[in-house]
Amino acid sequence: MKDFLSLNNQLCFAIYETAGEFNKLYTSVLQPFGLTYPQYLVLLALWEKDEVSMKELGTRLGLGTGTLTPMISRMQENGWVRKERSKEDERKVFIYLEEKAHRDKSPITKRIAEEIQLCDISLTEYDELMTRLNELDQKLKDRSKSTGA
Amino acid sequence: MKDFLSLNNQLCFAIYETAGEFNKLYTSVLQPFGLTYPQYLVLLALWEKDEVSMKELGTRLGLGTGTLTPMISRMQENGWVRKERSKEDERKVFIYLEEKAHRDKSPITKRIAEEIQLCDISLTEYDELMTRLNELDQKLKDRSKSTGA
DNA sequence: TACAATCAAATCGTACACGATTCAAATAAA
DNA sequence: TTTATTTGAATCGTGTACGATTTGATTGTA
Repeated sequence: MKDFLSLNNQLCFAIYETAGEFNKLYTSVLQPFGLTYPQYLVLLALWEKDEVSMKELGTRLGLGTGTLTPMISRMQENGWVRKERSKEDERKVFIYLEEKAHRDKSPITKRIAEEIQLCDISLTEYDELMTRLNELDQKLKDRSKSTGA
Repeated sequence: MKDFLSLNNQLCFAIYETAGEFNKLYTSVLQPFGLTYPQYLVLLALWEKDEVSMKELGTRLGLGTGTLTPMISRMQENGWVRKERSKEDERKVFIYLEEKAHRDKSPITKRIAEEIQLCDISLTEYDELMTRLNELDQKLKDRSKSTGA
């Protein structure tokens, strides 16, 4: 039990730090494009699937309305996306990618790919890490479901 | 190259999400104690080694003065720590744990341990994840050193 | 139809997190 | 010594991030 606790302290710290480093790496690449890291994650989601509601976007990113609303507004001001209220259900607001987002996709991803290659991460490392992280993420979410409900 | 990019997108997203889930789990436990997750990480660092300067604390947590100064001030207002300017070098400010931080250490860690056990994480999982995360963290840091310098 | 419950966004208040700037103290150089 | 540089904190502005509350639209039910 004591071992688990101290392991966990190390783990939560390692995740905290690595997330921070990732943030810094992406920030340095994205800054020239006038994008922040979380904003890039939004584009990533929208490049996968365009025309989604705030609700769906929030679910996919694990973000609430308090975070997303002002962030999307900023992205709209900067010409990345467009907000439009649904005609069928006026409660819903859909997000659409703007030209700029399509145009800049290639140069942005190219710059990121360049930067990532400097880190010299192997395919096995990616695989291993993602599998483990997703496992952990799932367990954390299961727990909150069982205790929170 | 294309594979690496899409793998990396998945990875940065997985870390982003898992970090968020960890944050939520700890927040739910720490809230009753009047602590935030980053504040707990500060206590964790100080329980390891007390009487450190802002500078050293920032280095250990990977946080800058712009984050740390207001955070420590809040923790001082709430009675967790005390700030004191060094006599030898008046530029330095040392942080000291207060009684409350010592007193609450045991109940806090106990509650966290309880919550973690619900997630059912194995020793191998901890080990594997931490090793991989630290490897990655190191590579990210090496890169920023070589490009930034 | 009418009214309650529900749902989607927006808003508000608090707390990180970072880069850039400022300021005082300490150290190095002239 | 006097000046120049460096160093450690604090401050400022911008941008997440979250829970709680509010507002307006929709749906369910009497």
